[in-house]
Amino acid sequence: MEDTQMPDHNKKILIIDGHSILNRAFYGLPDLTNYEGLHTNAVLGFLNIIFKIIDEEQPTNMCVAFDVKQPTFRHLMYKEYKGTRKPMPDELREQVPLIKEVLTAMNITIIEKGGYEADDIIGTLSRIADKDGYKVVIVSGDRDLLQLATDNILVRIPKTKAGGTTVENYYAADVQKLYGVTPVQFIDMKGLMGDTSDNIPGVPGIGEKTAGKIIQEWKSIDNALEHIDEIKPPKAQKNLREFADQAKMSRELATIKLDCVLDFNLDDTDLFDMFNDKSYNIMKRLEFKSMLKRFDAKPDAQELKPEITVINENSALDTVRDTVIAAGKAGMYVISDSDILYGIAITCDARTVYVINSMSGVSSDAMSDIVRDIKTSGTSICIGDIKSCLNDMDFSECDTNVLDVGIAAYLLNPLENSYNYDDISKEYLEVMLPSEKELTGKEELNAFTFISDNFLELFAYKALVPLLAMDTLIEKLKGTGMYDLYMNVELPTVYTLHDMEKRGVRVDRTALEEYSHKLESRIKELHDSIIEYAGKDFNINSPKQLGPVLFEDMALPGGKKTKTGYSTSADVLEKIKNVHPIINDILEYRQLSKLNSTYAIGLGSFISSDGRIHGTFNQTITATGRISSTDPNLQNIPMRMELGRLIRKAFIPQDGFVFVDADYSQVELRVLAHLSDDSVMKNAFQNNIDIHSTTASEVFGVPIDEVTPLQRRHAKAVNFGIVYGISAFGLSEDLGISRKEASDFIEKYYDTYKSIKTYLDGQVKFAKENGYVKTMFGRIRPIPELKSSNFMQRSFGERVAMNSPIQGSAADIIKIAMLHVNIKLKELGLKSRLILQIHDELLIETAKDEVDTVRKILVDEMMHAADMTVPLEVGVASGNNWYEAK
DNA sequence: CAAATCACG
DNA sequence: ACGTACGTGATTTGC
Repeated sequence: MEDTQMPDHNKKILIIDGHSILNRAFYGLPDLTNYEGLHTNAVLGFLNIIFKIIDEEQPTNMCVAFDVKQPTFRHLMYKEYKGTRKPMPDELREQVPLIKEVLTAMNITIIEKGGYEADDIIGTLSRIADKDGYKVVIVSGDRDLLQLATDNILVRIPKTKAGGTTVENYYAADVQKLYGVTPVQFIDMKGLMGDTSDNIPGVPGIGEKTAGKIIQEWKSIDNALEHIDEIKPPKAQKNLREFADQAKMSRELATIKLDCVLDFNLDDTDLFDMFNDKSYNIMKRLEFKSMLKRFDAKPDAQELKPEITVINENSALDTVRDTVIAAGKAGMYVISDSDILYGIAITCDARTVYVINSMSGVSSDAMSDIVRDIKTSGTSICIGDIKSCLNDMDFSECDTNVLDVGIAAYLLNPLENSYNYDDISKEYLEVMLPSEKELTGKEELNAFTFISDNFLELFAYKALVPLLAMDTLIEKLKGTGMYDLYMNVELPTVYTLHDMEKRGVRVDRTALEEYSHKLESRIKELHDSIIEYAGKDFNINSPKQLGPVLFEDMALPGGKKTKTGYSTSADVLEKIKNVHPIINDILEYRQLSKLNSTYAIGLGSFISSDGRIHGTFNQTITATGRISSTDPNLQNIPMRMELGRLIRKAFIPQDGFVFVDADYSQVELRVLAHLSDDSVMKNAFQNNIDIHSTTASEVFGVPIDEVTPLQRRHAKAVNFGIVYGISAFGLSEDLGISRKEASDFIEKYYDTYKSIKTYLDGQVKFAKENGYVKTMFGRIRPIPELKSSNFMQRSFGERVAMNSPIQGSAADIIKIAMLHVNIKLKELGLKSRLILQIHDELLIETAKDEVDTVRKILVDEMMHAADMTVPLEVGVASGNNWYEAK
């Protein structure tokens, strides 16, 4: 091999026109926002474009030029320069610093200099690089830059077309081919034709066509002026003569400078280490999932990757147990899928992870024994997700040394999407680890794959990360005042939820099927009727097809609403249901389709071989501390409409049992009364007076026994509104009244409940100062939206600040009640078990001889779950199915 | 994979 | 002047 250094001929620089590409990206992509409400579409589009070009060009160097908000020589020459340009929309403006942040993190040079436009910087730089032997590629959305093309300098113009991005490429010859002029003559052409977007005047009456012809023939404006008498057509000749100075000035305005004084070195634009922690974190924050794929090389993973010792014999277990107990703290992961237990990964220091293989010489008894020994030794066992391993491990709410990392991280920031080992590692260990998907891809866990390197590495992280992160998490929980909440509420709740999942709820498959058949025959009738009214066949389930049918073909009123088309949502249709009978049919059709697909058919598919549905309760999903329910969602079984409510007849207790159902009455308003210490509202609850009637009486100034049903309905809506963080608009929409009336209601409401107003204002103020709000039990909800520059986002943040302490405290209360009830049932050795929690309601499958005891436990524990200045009222009912028990 | 719709609290 | 109620999850369309 020759010992000569590579000459610079092999260097290639990519010069990006920052604002122009950002602008293209902004208008090319639909609006996107991340969880903070930050608009991100332009940044994402920008990155997509430049990565596409980087992939194609493989440049060695790169930089991005931006304009600076400062007049340039062009403004001095011609004060109307760029005068007609519209200001950037706010959604785009806020993305300018964002893209700069991303580029900086990726070590990509940003060039901006007062007095120069990006074009001039690009022009100058392209010439310097060219002279230094670089290949040069300029990327811009702006055709003005075509004047910079030469045989060595390529100008690329990306276009966003129907999904994909295509790029037009121009060397000097391509410019010539397209416009019939050289890149330099292109400037003269622009001098003649002007440019509306930059407000360059040019010569009146001369457009692209004429300008092209003149320059093709005469090569330049100066030369054309010398032969002014020969210019054709006559109109152009006359105008050019008259506006000769303006043409010359326009040419100068349009000329990109090639001799700016730039105080930087080409070597500064070397591309290196674009994919690092910092850029990864920003991309993650912006929620650019597709970008994260580019961060495959994770240098840090090596640092944390421990030795993995696979244990295949019982005899080796003693050492493992002794080592772990001596350390006093362990990280553990149970390796299993729904049916099979493969083993466990366990570690007590960052150097070694033991993977105990229960598919080999290790007996499952021996494995259970060492876990039990470790547990009873008092060793802290740190686990990523305790609930997921409870089918194989007999931990209980009494084992206070078994700790859950996911739940700790959720309490510290409930807004994250997931609390997997890689999330925890990034956030609390500041180490980037490959995700589960990256490690094992599509490979499934089975007896063979489970001891493959990739799976072993995965298990190692799943055991190790909890061990390493737990101390930090506990410290932070203490620091934020949430340690008690964690230990006394969240951790025991894990076991309660697992108990409910394991028990499941019995559902009568035949009843669901019969119900479905009834629905289907009515759905068919409605379908035919709707098609007949419409006069043509179409898919009623498609709002995109339904909209035009209703508002164009049938010309019904109330059309147009969104950018994508007509809204056909129930509240829109509700308003025009008297105009045409098709509307009622559609509403009924929708209702029945929903009941059938989501409930009758949907639920049926979840019934297990034991005749019961074992859904999943999630403890780390909601922003407020509520539980959520999935696969299926058992917290949204129909209730409000009689027809839907009938589904509840299919939810039945096992033989010899009945259902006992208990729910709180207006917990959220009671919580509000307590938190705000409002004497008027507290008084109503203390004296057990109907709260909505009280509100109506106060707000409308009538005696409580003269409140009309309408007044009560309005008052009820206002009470709800208050809990949601009221707005006059929202209330007026809900009640179908004017905004003025709605805001009058609100004003009178605050007049009545003065302390509530004070309290809510106080929450918003607290949130603005601290960035979060707290529940009665110290649970935190961060509100990043309050820092947004966007009015709408900020208003949302304010509503959240008002709502979260209320919804969250209510969630805390029922969680406490729920776990007390569950523990009591077990303590008393009852056969009855908790099976569902629906936010303010608990359902217990109750042995017939335990009904009285269970009713008492429910009422007792629910009423006394929290110490408040207003009583908590609980309603109880029982029955042979869920329909009867409500 | 996102948007629209609608079920619940 | 802005454009909205708070918190969830499942299904269906259609790009």
